[in-house]
Amino acid sequence: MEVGTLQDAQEIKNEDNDFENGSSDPVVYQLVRVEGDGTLVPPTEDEVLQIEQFLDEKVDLPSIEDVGHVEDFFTNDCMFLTKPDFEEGYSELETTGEIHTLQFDADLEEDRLKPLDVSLDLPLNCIVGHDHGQDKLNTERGDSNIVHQDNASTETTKSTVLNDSCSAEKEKADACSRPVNNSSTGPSVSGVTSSVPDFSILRGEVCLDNLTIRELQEAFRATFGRQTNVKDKLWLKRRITMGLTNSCDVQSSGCVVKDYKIVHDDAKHELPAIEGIPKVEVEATSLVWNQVFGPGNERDAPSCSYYQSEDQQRSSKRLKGPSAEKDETEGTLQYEQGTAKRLRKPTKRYIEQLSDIETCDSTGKLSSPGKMPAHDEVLLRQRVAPFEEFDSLSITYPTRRDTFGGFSVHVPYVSRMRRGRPRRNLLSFLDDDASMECTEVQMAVEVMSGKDGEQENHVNKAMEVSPMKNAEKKGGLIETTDDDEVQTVQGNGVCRTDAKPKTQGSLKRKHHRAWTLSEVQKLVDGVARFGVGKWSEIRRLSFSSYSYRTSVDLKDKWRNLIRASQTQLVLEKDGVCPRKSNPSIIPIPPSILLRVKELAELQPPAGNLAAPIKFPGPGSKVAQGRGSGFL
DNA sequence: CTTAGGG
DNA sequence: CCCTAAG
Repeated sequence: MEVGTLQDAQEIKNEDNDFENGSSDPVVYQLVRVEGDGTLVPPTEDEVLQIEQFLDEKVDLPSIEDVGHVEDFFTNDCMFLTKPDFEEGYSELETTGEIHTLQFDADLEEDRLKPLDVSLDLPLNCIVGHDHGQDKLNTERGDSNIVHQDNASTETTKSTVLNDSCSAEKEKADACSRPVNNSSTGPSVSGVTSSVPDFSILRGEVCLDNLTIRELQEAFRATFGRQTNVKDKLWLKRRITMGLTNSCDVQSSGCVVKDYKIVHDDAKHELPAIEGIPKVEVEATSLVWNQVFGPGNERDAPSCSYYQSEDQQRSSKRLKGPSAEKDETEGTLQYEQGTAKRLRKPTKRYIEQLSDIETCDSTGKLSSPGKMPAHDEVLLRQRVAPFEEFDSLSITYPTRRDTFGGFSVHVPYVSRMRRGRPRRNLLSFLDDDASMECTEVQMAVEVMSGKDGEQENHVNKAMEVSPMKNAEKKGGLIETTDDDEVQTVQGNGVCRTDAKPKTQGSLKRKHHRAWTLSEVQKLVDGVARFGVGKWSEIRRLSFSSYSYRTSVDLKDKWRNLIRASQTQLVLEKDGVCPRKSNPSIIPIPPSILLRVKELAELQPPAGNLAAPIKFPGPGSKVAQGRGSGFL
């Protein structure tokens, strides 16, 4: 081990460049422990040894070009690998390029030193961190791309475009305001970046630094849907970041240690092998660190985002820094997180994830379930506590080039989503996402309803219809009409209330509307007039006022009516009074059932059986002639 | 998009 | 109601 000096750092940097160029590249990093106050403390010998071991073990790991610098003010006792130049007294490990676990660029100095730039920091845990669904994926991809470019020696700025994906989120927007790197960039930048919206998020975190406590609290509220009295900026920033990145899990509940351990175990086994990408290594590294130093420090899923940011920076050429890990503040954060998670709206991620997944699937790329599981597991473990976060996890993986897909995690949600109304739903969700936050939920709901079109119709219809129904009811039948109408209204209200459920739910089912007697009557009349199977016509002509009844609904209802008529008839034959048996249930008047039966017999069969009908020529009218009496 | 049919 | 397959 060597102690890095600024000069060393320079050298290292050069080396890094070489590395990028493809030449050999030793990786140099320093191990540092970050104290709660953000100060860096030299690692103990033991720690160093452990790291060394780790490195040795990891020789086969894919090289990671840059790992974030470790600079987290946030972290409490975190060990980081930092560039040598950064600190004079820190021990630094030098590994051969093969290992490349971490590369650091001297350039980072500027960035790294800035505590504020959280985004820059690359948590060792990056892998875990992939919380952002598409964003993350994009980011990662973007990063990777960037990296490649960099390697190619292009320095195109990869500045971050905060705006792209971020627009939806405040934080993101905020992030935009603050450029991560001095040199590199402003918030918006190179075209390259544009392609990768995800970064913006990361940046956003950075931006958070500029926010006042109050603003941070507001952002927090927006992010988690609840208010916070916390005045700790760091905490707030962290939280918000987590919320945005979905990385929260990491912090989650108190048992960070466990998580870490678990995580790192998984990571070790699976991650490294899976991806050759730097990220993987990073994770591995992180894992190692965790093992060595203890879980407490690491935790972040968000790191991924950071990582990305780093990449960007790097790409911009400024960074190269070292990985940094962030720690979350301890208990409080964890505490909050738990809450945050709950509040957090899953939708975005889900959506993103879903979209990502779909993309992947379509691509056919992924699908390596075998691999996937591993990742997922890892993620899960890390995140452990908050299950709700799954999406984030899944997202992360799916996002990955390699096709990580966190199938296991995603699957459930995805399957659900998918099943329902694929595109529409997704879109709607997306919209929701855009809105973000609490409000988002409502928005989402509204959007959903709006999208459905039917729902809107329903509402309107309900309004319109209800009166009619009432009149009908008076007619004598007990119709659920009123109730239905009411339900409809309520349903809408409910939906809004439960943004999430609705959103998801909306996808699944449209509000259930019991068929009123009047509706049944109309249906029967329609069938009599237009014939069985002319559902679209019946719907148009007879159900113009019931927008919520689709042709399919009519068809289904007809089917049920037929069945009912048959059964009912049977029962009657038996001498059982249907009504008595099921008074509460629909009181379908026998008259109607009878009619249904007749129609059913006549029309449909007409075709089939029908030789009889055929003769008559006029099929529709024949109905009356049903008597043709095939029976 | 509309139908049919299975779930 | 939902979902999907067919035309």
